[in-house]
Amino acid sequence: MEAEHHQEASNAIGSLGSLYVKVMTDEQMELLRQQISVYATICEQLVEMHKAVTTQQDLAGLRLGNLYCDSLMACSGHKITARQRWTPTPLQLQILERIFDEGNGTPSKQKIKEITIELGQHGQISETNVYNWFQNRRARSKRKQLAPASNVEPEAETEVESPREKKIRAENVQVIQPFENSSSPHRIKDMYIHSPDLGFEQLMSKIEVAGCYSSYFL
Amino acid sequence: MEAEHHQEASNAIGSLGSLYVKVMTDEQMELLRQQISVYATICEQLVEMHKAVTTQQDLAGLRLGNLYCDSLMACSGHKITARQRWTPTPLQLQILERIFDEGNGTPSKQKIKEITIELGQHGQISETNVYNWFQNRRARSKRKQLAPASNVEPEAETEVESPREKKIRAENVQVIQPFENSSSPHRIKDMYIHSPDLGFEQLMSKIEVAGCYSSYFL
DNA sequence: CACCTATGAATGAATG
DNA sequence: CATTCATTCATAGGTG
Repeated sequence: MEAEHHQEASNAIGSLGSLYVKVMTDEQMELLRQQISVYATICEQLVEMHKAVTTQQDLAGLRLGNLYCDSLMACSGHKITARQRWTPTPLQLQILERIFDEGNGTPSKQKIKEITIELGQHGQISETNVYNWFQNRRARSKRKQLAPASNVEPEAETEVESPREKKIRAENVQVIQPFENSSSPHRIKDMYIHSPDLGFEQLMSKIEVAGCYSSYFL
Repeated sequence: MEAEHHQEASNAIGSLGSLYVKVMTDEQMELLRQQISVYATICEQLVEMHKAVTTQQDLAGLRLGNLYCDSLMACSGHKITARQRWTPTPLQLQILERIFDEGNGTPSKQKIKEITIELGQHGQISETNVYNWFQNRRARSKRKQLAPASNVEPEAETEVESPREKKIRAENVQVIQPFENSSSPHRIKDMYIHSPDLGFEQLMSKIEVAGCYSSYFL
């Protein structure tokens, strides 16, 4: 049980430089691509359906997790307050990410205000939140290049060392996938926009198909 | 029946060789795996939520919650993909502890780099790992001092640095934790029980993440 | 297997 | 901006 380590791979890949590589055939790659695409579409549509269904029956404020503290929370007896610190809703996050991707820099004071107002449509938020978010976002996206694994594995690994002991991190991915203006999330949107009214049953069947494919990878 | 990990895929390099292959780093591979898994899970849950919403209107949350897990999860057979996280080897841990005790309360960037290189001799590690370790180490070592509130321990012994002695009283934890149950394989089930809408938000955030990653492949 | 704890990692906010 | 803190999430591993 030994693993083939290809040292020269680091040069080929460049600064990313991982010594371990996985190999996929075009076939597998295509399959993957299909599957992800299917899932992405399904998820988006399901979300829309869910929204549509829930919107008609619930009142705006209910969405906040205030209701859940009824049974389970009551007995334990700690505070009912939600979170102390702000947490962006998915929708807010999406908008923020978009702005960040195109914004190219630190949003001005005025920008912040606008953004805050816009995001206010989707949940409680303050300018400080937005400000902090951009601060952190920028700082952390910058720290991505700092960890190109030092896989100079010596033969010292005598035990049943398995290469799976790897770190995976979003920052690393961003290196290979600098989604700037080009690889925007618009693709996904477009996808489900183009297929307007899929029946629920159709979605279900697609899920089955997708699940079938994915079983290989899971 | 065991979940097949593809950790040995690197072996394939030798045999498949250099014909036409797609090369992925472990990070990419793992990311992919995660993403697919996320989508799969999201889809299932969304479907269930949809069903619940369209079917219910009668506080059947609890009942449904249990039902989902039993049927769907068991049926599909895949779990939320585990993210593989770095685990320090005993040797690394020993070194880290030593450095920590040495009083270098400030593991500056440069230090981190050095430490990482040193630890790299004993196993896979990245600067981020080291960084996180010190962050956590410091934070929890501090919290430990504040924790013994309910602990009427007469033996005013010097605080122990032993990594096996890091127990925190359940009472204290309760105070800190708002409503979240600690993590467990039943996370999904609990989510439903607590609040379907909360679950929805979490799903949304996951979708956003997944979608973001997948944009590269679509 | 179910449950729990220790701990790696993510992130909003604070500080310099 | 760069760093650090505080809190929370999520998982590996241990135990009954």
